[in-house]
Amino acid sequence: MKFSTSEENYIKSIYGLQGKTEKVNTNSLALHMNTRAASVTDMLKKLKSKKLIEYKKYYGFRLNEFGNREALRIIRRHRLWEFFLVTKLGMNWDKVHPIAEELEHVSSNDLIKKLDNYLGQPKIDPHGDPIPDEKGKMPVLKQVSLNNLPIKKTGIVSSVSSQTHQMMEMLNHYGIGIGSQIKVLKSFGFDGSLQIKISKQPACTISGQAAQNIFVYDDKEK
Amino acid sequence: MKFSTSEENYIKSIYGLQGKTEKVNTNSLALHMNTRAASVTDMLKKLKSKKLIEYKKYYGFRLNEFGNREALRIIRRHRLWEFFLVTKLGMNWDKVHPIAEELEHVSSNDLIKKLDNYLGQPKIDPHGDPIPDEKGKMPVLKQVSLNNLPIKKTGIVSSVSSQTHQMMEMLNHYGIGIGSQIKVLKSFGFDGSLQIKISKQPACTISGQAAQNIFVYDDKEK
DNA sequence: AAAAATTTTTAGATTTGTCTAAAATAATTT
DNA sequence: AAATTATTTTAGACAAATCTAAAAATTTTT
Repeated sequence: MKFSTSEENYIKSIYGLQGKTEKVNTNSLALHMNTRAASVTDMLKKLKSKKLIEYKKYYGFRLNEFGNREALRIIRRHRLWEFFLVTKLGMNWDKVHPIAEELEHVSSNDLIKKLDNYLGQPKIDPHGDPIPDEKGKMPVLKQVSLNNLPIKKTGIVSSVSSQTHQMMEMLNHYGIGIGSQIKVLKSFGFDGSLQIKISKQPACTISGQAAQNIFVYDDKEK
Repeated sequence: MKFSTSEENYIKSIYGLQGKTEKVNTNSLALHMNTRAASVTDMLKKLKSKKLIEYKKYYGFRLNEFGNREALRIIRRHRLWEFFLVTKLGMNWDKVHPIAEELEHVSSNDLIKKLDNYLGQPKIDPHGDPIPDEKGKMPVLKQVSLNNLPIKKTGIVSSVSSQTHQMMEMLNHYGIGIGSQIKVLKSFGFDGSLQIKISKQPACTISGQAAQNIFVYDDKEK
């Protein structure tokens, strides 16, 4: 079954908002999608008629099995394209999102399969988010950039998105490498800089920009 | 300036239909785009208001300077994506057209510039058509359709004008692809059909209609 | 140069996705 | 539990892109 760009965007957003069992409500989706509640209601009717969601008037909604599967297909496309843009075209990881938003709606299964192969079946996108596989399975392991790691929670450095000489120089200076245990002691809202602690090293401070480029596994998650 | 997918498709089709100086007419564009004359007229008004075409009611239309530039940008995107799909993803050259039709509307200049670099600034797409450069310049190639190739002179298949499924099926059957060495052994005046020889293949006969749609480089030319 | 045929445009309808304003329903406060 | 507030839905409108049927303009034929 094929869906319009607009339908796909709704599916994706509902997926993003719905937790494990909770219902999503109209206003929060409208807010998230930068549209009006009335427009959301209109689309919900449509998604319901296409059997993608469970929806009871005034009582919220959520994707059903079929809807979830569709959402994962869209997310897969989005993240594969992001991976392509960063690793093959050399785009900056913080610039690729809006372009992937467009590319994700190109809906040839064969294209995505071949793209996936070409990229070496990556498991994690440049923002550290897992890429669902062909069957919609998504690795539970969740990477977050260091500035998204909750304060005082230990993570394991898993990747860095920028591999410039300057970046490497700085990482070496602080003794940060793949596999390092790392913890955020304090976050300065003013400029996004972080005070961090790496095991067996003294505490130090890094910029928000640096933190954005360092990814860690949130290790208590599973 | 940004254009809708639909506008871009019209621009592209007008470009394809207009010769050096001729005007395009409503019905032929409708036919080419598989739509109705009334729809074409509606869009012409819009393209005129956006200053892309010269258009006098009942007397035909054509792209102006600005419209041509836009058309070449779209064609450039299309052909770069085709090149990518074939050379990087390993897709069959006769399958890539519909996918490139979607990808060509993703409109980030930076994306196209980086894609072009990544591909090594190719000059010719997998169907043998030239790829306009960033400034809209397109190499002029001396192509002749197969029925204009002198008897017994070897040519190199450079492009096919019809990219329908049926056409592709036939080309595959005869083992004709872009880059194939080809020679006309005999021409039958009665129906325009040709007996041809492709290197490493037995001689065979194709219709005049097919020959008209196959273009070759006249290889003594360069 | 009329009549006939063809081509193009207009008029009005339809679909998709959106919106505002008002009405209906649910949740919260008093 | 009544009143107030917040949320959600409906009603009706609009823009983009398309369509059919009819009218208008042009071209061809006689």
